[in-house]
Amino acid sequence: MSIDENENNRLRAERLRKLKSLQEEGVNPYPYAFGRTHKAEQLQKIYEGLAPGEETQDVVKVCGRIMNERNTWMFVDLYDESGKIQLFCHKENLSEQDLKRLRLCDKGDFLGATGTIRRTKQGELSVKVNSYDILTKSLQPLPDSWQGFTDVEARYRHRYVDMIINPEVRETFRKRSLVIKAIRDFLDNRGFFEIETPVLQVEAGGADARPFITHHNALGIDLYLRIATELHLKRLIVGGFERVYELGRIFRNEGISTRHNPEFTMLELYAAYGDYNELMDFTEEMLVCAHDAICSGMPVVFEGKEINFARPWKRLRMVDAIKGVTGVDFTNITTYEDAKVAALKLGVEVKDLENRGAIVNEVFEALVEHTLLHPTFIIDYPVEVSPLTKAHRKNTGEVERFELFALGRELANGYSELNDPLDQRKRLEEQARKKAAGDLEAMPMDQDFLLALEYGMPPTMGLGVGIDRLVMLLTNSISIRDVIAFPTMKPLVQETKEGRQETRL
RNA sequence: GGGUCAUUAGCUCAAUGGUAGAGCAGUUGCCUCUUAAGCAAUUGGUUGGAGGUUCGAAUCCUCCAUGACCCA
Repeated sequence: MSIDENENNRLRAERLRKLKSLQEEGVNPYPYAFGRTHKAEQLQKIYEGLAPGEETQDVVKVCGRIMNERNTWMFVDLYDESGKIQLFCHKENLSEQDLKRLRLCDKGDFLGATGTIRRTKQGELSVKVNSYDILTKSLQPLPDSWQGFTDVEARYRHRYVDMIINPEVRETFRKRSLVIKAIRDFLDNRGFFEIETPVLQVEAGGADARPFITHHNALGIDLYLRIATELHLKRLIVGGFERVYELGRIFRNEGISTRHNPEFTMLELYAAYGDYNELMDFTEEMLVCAHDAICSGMPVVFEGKEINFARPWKRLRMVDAIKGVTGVDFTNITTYEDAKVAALKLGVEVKDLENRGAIVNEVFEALVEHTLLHPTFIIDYPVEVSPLTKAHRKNTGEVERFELFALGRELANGYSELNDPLDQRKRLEEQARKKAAGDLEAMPMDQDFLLALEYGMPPTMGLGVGIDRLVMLLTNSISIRDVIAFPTMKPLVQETKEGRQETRL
């Protein structure tokens, strides 16, 4: 609907009529401020012991959004961020003009009220209103609060309405904020510095993913939005920082699903002088801390399934995890051809995979990943799928890498970082070869990163955590869109007579 | 990319080829210590868009748009 069409909307027209009436009476429907004395929740707490029918002479000022009205505006449910407080508007305390003017309000308007505290006979704590101010006139009708607002598309497109009507939505984003704060506090308390690295990059490296491309006019060059922060955070370790992290937005030009949004939030941290064994302990501690921030002492229950967060978490070699589920032991399958045969026998498609390690990884993803309900570290990945990870100290063909799974989903990815500059160069050359051969997700050569490694990066452990997926797990959210306030949506377009496309709401 | 389903009033939903409806919201009035307040009356629609079949289409067909779920 465009604004013009909306002029004809009768519900909006009704509100515009009321707005005009208020203005004609000299009332400013959009004043500048209101001096509140208490939030709703505070009052509920302070007057918890007040018996039904009792009242006090305590004068308070409250404000919030009108969500319901009963008995021709005698009772008004006012909601602020903390909760609900009822207003009691009786003719004993308000002039006839004030009572009449109150009827120019609508559900959705913001109101400030001054009055005394009384608990009604029915037991509802109320502010007995002596005077009120209209703080904002709302022109749009709210969805029915009893039937709810359930249209998924409309909820995402107009998230603010979703938040007004569905309180649990606001609660999810409050929890998200607390999780992120807990993680930052955890890291800050352990000597980490958060350093911001470039979003716009000449080469998008550090992960296997297709980047977004954009253009810098003054330089006349294309730039990519980052798909990871890894290569720059490692440069900081080279530069002398020993503990760094960045918790920020990552962009990947891939499909949209219940688990993928083109922009999402990732934590990456790097700490010098540690390896992946130490990093697993660290990861457990940090995520338990994040969990405690919003559901301390409570088990995580996701769709009826209880997730056991108790430490220590299971650590399982990838080949052993595959053996456990399928009975096939890939330690004895050393050639590409044999691996291909074994995978096909298990019903796993391998047609685009060009080496043994990629096949092992594919078998794991296809058959094992979804079975990992409780937090589990899968360790010791094939070298071919881990171009930035240090070779395993004992096992040939493997690297010192883990991924953390819970509820069948990848939550985190960590490793002993590859700091041998010559080995790293070889690995990136292999990636460049794949890219040249048409693999859109292969990493580009980042010569400056290789140069940095040649100056020397100390032994380092590094971790990436998908914050959105973590919040999904901790808030029992089925879709990533439920934990991203404004998820990416296809714009609605409308063909016009001229063949032009026009955005509508 | 493929499959299945969906899109009707501000919201939640009916109407299976034969006059587009209900509840809530809105408006008007009554009532005045209510909790989804109640009672009465009443307004509100290009049935997502474009074509087609038919005497007749929300309904059947084709295409398009958007979304949800499943699959890759």
